[in-house]
Amino acid sequence: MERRPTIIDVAHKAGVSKSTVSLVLQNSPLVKDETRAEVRRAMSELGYVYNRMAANMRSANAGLIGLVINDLRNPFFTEFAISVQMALSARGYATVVANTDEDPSLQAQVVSAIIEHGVSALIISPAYGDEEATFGPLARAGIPAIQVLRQVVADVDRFPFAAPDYESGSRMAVEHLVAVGARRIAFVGGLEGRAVTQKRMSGYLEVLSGLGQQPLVLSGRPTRSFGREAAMVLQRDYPLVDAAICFNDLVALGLHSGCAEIGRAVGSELKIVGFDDIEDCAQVWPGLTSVRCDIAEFGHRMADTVLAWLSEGKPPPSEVITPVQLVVRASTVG
Amino acid sequence: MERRPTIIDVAHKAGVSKSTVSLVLQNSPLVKDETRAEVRRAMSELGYVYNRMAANMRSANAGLIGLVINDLRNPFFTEFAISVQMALSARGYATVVANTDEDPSLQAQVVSAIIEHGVSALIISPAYGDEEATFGPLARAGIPAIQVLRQVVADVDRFPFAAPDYESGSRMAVEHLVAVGARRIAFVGGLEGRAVTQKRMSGYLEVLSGLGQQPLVLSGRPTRSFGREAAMVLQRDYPLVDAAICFNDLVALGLHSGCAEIGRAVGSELKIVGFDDIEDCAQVWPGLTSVRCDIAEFGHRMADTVLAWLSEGKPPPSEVITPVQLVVRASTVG
DNA sequence: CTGAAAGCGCTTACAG
DNA sequence: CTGAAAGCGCTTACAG
Repeated sequence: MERRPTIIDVAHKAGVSKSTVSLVLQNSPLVKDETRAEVRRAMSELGYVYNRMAANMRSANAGLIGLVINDLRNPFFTEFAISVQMALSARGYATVVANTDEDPSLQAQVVSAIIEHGVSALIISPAYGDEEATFGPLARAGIPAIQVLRQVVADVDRFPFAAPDYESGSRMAVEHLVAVGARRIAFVGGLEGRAVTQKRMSGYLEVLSGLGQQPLVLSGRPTRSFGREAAMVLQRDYPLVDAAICFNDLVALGLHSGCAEIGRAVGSELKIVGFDDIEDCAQVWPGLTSVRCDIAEFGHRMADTVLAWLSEGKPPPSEVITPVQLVVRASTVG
Repeated sequence: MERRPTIIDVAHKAGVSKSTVSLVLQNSPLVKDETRAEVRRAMSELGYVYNRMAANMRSANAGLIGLVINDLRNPFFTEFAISVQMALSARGYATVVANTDEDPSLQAQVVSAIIEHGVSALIISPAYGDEEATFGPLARAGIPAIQVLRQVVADVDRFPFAAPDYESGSRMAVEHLVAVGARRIAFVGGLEGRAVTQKRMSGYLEVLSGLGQQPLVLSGRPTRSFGREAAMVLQRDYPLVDAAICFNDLVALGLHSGCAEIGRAVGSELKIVGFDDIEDCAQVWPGLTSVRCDIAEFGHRMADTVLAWLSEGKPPPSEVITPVQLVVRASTVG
């Protein structure tokens, strides 16, 4: 592990000045082809590796983007993070990621650390709580940042917001359940009071009020185990409920398992629709109807958005809502 | 977005030299408490943020670790990556991650990019193929790197290897199946010829040969959909098979769904054991018996290992194999 | 306990 | 088309 060669070493070896080497590095057209070839040869002979951090000290762009996610274990967020990372990578950017586990103070801490590392921009799917501790430092550091999937700060001019159209998804799902003959529909999962929960529930409340029905909401954590418990609760306490729209696919898959456990037929006895359309929806049996957010596409789009902000120097639209669609499977038409 | 304040600005404001500010930044005991307080006050008034890249140019440690994963969508690897990232974060390190999607050329590309960003070390769960393109540059750049979960290069002194004890896991799983009365056991999933597949199959082959039985191997991709198809294949072509050990949990969960689909009772008609013990195993019904690798703990350990390498300057043991245990659920005793 | 100076590996005007 | 010089924001001996 010796000292890594620098452009000076390359310059010596190639018999040029370090400025010339630098120009070659940047593919400047100013350099004669012959010289360029000479320099490149010297680089590969020395095993030269470019030092971006040094370069970054003079110019602006570090080529590093921060990605902070509230719950990376949830496949929906995992897929989002991967699609962002891979899109950034394809455009020559590296990604610093951090999972915050829905903990605002951990989030504040990792965001500061990421700022110190000199990221050019940040994409954050934020935790709820103590927004100032996270967004204050970002604002002071002047780092372009977009909040995705959840809006936690109001100033969308400074921190633009983007998410799939949860409201429409919710409405489509419930209308579908009504259309396939559901008489009594419950909403299962989602923590009370959160903006996401309200959006994903909005279509449900709207359609039910149009029908003159009372809503039935079983609030709870967005997890498989909550969904599984909900299967028991529904059967025991609300036997008339014949359909459920779930806060997300994890809850729906849990409900699906729970039904298997108590021997209730998914599709005929209980219709289930999930939200997000993660990969498992197509793999379980019966297949799970779900609201597809096309999160991979959404991730690519966010990567492009943030890079455009960087290159154009002006923020993207302060709010972007992307379309969703309902994917119907056996869990609602079985 | 103005220029960010530097230590010089802080020094002026606090009426000291920039060296003193630097010492405060490093919590040097050389600075008088009074001065330190003055400097800190100036920093917070100016909204100073530490620039690690600049610091890194002089000293060594960038506080950045690279994490490169062959398949981040697989929950087993997701959990590994998250646990590494969070452990590093707790120790003040940021993580740059990249998913390679099992593509060796993409892997070579992201590894070069990550090297350029000046990471202090790298943890890689590598793709198979063209190892030189990835490990050559790492070796030349002199970056400490460990290969985890899969060994693809032979030189474990330069690139230490660590993984859970797949062989024991495999043996325990098969012995368990025999103990609960399985008569004819298949091995399902896993791509032929790969070292991981061989290890995860080794116990199976060993135990079966002890019993004087012929092995039955259904090779295939480590996915839910392959497992699901395997359910049909087993019923149609190998009706005597009454138990299966799967390459990983995804295959096992697919097989589990497939059994639901064709109406074959998991546990009584077909016993299934998975590998990895991802979260879903406990959530499906019937619950899935699996070989627990405790990947979260493994991830923490790898984070510590790489940081120890950095601080001690010498590589960890060239091979570390961590213990696994069998978690028995209804899919084998139902 | 604090300050002045050199240097980390690059890029960027500015000359030539 | 190429070179000499300054500077990015820090740290690190070295004086004092």
